[in-house]
Amino acid sequence: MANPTLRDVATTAGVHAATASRALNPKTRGLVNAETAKRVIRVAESLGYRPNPIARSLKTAKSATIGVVIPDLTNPIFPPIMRGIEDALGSSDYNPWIVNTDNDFAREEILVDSLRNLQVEGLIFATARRQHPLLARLRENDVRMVLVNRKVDGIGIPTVTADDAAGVIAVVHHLAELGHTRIAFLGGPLSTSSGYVRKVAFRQAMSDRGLEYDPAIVTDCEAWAEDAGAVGAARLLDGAAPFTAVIAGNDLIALGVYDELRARGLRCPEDLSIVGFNDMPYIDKLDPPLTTVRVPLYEVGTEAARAMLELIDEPGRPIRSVLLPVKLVVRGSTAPRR
Amino acid sequence: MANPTLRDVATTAGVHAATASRALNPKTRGLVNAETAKRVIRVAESLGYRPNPIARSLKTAKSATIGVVIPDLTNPIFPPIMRGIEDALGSSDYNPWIVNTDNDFAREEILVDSLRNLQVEGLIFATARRQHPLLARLRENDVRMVLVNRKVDGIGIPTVTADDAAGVIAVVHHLAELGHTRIAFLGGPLSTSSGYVRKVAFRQAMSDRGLEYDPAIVTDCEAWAEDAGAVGAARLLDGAAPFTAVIAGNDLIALGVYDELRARGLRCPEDLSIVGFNDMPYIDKLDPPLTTVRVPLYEVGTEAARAMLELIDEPGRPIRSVLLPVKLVVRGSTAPRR
DNA sequence: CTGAAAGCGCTAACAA
DNA sequence: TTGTTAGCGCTTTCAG
Repeated sequence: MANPTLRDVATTAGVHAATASRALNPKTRGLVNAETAKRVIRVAESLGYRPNPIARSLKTAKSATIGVVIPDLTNPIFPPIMRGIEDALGSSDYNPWIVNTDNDFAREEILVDSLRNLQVEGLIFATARRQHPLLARLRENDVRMVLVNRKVDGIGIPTVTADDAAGVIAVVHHLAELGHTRIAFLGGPLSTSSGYVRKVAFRQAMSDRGLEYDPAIVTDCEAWAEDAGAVGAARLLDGAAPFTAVIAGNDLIALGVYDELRARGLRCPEDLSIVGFNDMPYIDKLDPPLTTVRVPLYEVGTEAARAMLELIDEPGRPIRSVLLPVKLVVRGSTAPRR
Repeated sequence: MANPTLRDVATTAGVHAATASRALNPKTRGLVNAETAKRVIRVAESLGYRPNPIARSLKTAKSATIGVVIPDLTNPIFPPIMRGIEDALGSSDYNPWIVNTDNDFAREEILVDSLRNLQVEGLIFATARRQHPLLARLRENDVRMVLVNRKVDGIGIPTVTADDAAGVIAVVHHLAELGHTRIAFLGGPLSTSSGYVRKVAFRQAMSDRGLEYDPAIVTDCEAWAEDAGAVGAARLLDGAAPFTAVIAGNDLIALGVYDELRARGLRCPEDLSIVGFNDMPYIDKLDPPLTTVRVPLYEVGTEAARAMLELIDEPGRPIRSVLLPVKLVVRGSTAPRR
């Protein structure tokens, strides 16, 4: 038989389709005579029966899938996060469903729509902005959501983030210990909470250390990307204000700083110390290896998936967010001030 | 209305559900009075109607999705390929559906099964091995497939690959020009066609250049991965046979060679020239920047998607495979023999 | 414990 | 050009 249906199983087992359905579903198997159930299961196996999830979804309005919305899969931080999500979901009945928005809001709306049409049980977003009408709307419609890396302002959505502030504080401390006092900050977009939080933490950390926060050497990038980082670095270097170290909003931005530095014939760390954020894959192999803040990316994924499963299993539980610890990883891109 | 159905649209537009269906589907709209069609469409919009793809799939046994089976998303070559697939599919009605096998055959079977249950219209595989029972079986069942990067022996499946042999020949030429004669080869798994083809090409290229092919400095890695590369490099370096350059099966393996070299206090390119394959993202930022063969990864993706669309649109067309050109990119990891 | 019957939302014959 | 009817494969009342 090409593709045996439940009906096929039922008839060859000599029972009604409904009984076969009950026998095959572990949750309803108790309603069925143990012998019959065993027989049905055996028949199903011998026929190579595979339940049609589409028919099931149509009936139950569920899908056993979790949508994962990612801004850009080519950003190396996402594969480890995805891996974490997959692994944590592995033991459950759910499968992740990845979509790529390309940082395009319209595309995000379309993709989320189609995901919802496919009856996903929940959505994990890595695309959150501090103001995010789509997420606000979904929240109102009681769509199950978990955010990773970034929060939305003023809406209670469970979020898994790294301790951005602690990371920045550790970085400032490290640079200060090396004797740097003129520390530039080249942050990510302030439209994202991680960009915002890291910048606020920077200012606070500087003042806590008794270092001057000079707005002339603090700027933001348009995007969490290498080219945006290079543009920002150029702006900083073209300015009149001197600095001996720069904290980049993330590793990709730091990469852009490397590029710009090289283009100008400057050297890191001799001319400028550089620090990144995330410790993305292979960033330790750079020339020079990048000093950065390690974010437990895989764990961000596992925690997000776990939070989603909790949301599904225990709807009543209050909304909680998880904050994961980070760790400064000192490598070759930072050196004592000369 | 929470989630209006086709029936809702039909009744408020004063027509039968079937008519509404015809009016809403561009392919059948011609069968409907232009005025009625317009009215139905307007009603659908005002109600915020979104067709339920699950119901549609159940009826049509189609899904408007293409499955993409990837061995390991954390390998940086796949995101660009995915991006290519997405972009090329973008203009069509199809959406890609990514799954990660983790290089696990059992997992691959399960995932492919579920993809097929979801009525995907075709499958793009990046996981092919030269002997691949699953793919052979799918081929027999006339499942639409396109392979990327790797072929299966003896089965006619459309495949998009880079010109592996040409790449290896260019590398050997480059190293020979630099004066290297003792060239080691640290290939990928021979169970994959790319591993096999690159190795065969190496042997041929060496003899074509009049260089000695010494099996003592030719070995294979267990996997296309950094740690496997380090293990292989150790094997080579522990051997008695001398060599001044090594060709790695891909960039990840080359990364492993870097690691092992560093662990032994050796330097690249002073002590050993290293060449990779693929030109994966950020590999140009290494210390030293890796000389490698650029594979047009994005184009691999677009071509694969295009091939899939052709398979769907023109079932009669003979099976064709596409071979994409590669280009040697010389960077700092190769130097004249000293 | 099991069967009958209905229906999830949509599309495709077939009829009118 | 439109409506009627049936059914994709499954689950879930409701009877029995």
